[in-house]
Amino acid sequence: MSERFDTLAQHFRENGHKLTQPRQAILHALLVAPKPLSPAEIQEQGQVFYADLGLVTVYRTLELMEEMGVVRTVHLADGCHGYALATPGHTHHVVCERCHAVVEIFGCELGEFLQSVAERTGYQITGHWLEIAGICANCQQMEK
Amino acid sequence: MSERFDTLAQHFRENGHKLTQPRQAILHALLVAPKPLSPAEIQEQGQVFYADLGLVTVYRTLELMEEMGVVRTVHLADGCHGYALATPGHTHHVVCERCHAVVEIFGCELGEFLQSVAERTGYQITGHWLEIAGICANCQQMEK
DNA sequence: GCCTTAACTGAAAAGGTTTTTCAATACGAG
DNA sequence: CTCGTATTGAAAAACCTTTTCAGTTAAGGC
Ligand SMILES: [Mn+2]
Ligand SMILES: [Mn+2]
Ligand SMILES: [Zn+2]
Ligand SMILES: [Zn+2]
Repeated sequence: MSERFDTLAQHFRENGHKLTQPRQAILHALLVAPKPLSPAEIQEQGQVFYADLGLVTVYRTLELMEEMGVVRTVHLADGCHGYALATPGHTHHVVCERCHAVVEIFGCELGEFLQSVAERTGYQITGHWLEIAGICANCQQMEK
Repeated sequence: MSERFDTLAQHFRENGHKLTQPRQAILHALLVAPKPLSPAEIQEQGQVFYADLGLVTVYRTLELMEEMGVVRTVHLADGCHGYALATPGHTHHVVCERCHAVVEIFGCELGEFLQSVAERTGYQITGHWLEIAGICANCQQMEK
């Protein structure tokens, strides 16, 4: 079990949740995933670790993880959402339009911009949500 | 008919699409909407102008309008998408967490940031998508 | 103004995704 | 180990979106 896994397990216990086999399978699936996964994909990958994993449990566990802040919703253009493990701190994603590879961007240079938005609109800004689309180096190669 | 409506009507004709009553109703609904509407809301509001407006037609018309670039998809946190008329140029939205009032932000100060993202990741950036959450002035009042 | 025809429509059905319900089960505290 | 409760998967319900299809409507040519 990776250190990362233990940290996540900790979160579950600290919040008074059981660390069941289905939940462990979901964690493992997310840990090895190279990109955000849809609930259906999480079930599929999770069944490698726990064969009977049900889709309903995936939804319920993601909801729980979202409450605990250990998973991040990535809003995909086609309406259904992918999920990736949250990394400490605030990050954004760049998603490849072709192969859906995802790179996480650490740090967020939006502070000043958001400040000016607050002034212009009178809104108290509570959060933001940026996703960047592009074409990854690999896919750029292939297009030639 | 507003000037804005005529411009939109123009778009339809220029792209070789008919300007039917259902489509006019959808345009009117979006024109008077104070916030992005879901397809179901567009149907509901549109029926004020054309009683038989079908939901399927709403979906089809939105797809058409997206192709023409006259409507903008607003990705709402709960998975289903709202639509607002596109204003010329690139804009972002600030959405009130309480009442869902929306303010459009003109101009985009992300250029430099995106440039650095391209350099750091090797991705060719093709688009981005920023949504800001906050609490509008009204709702800030009410909370006291 | 009519005709003609392809674009367009709504209803119904199909296809997906997400949520709710419920009886059975597994976790983990004691 | 025992027990009570949180959790589970299956099934059904509830949604949302797309496809199919037969009938209708808009728009251009007369
Ligand atoms: Mn979305
Ligand atoms: Mn921008
Ligand atoms: Zn790629
Ligand atoms: Zn508000």
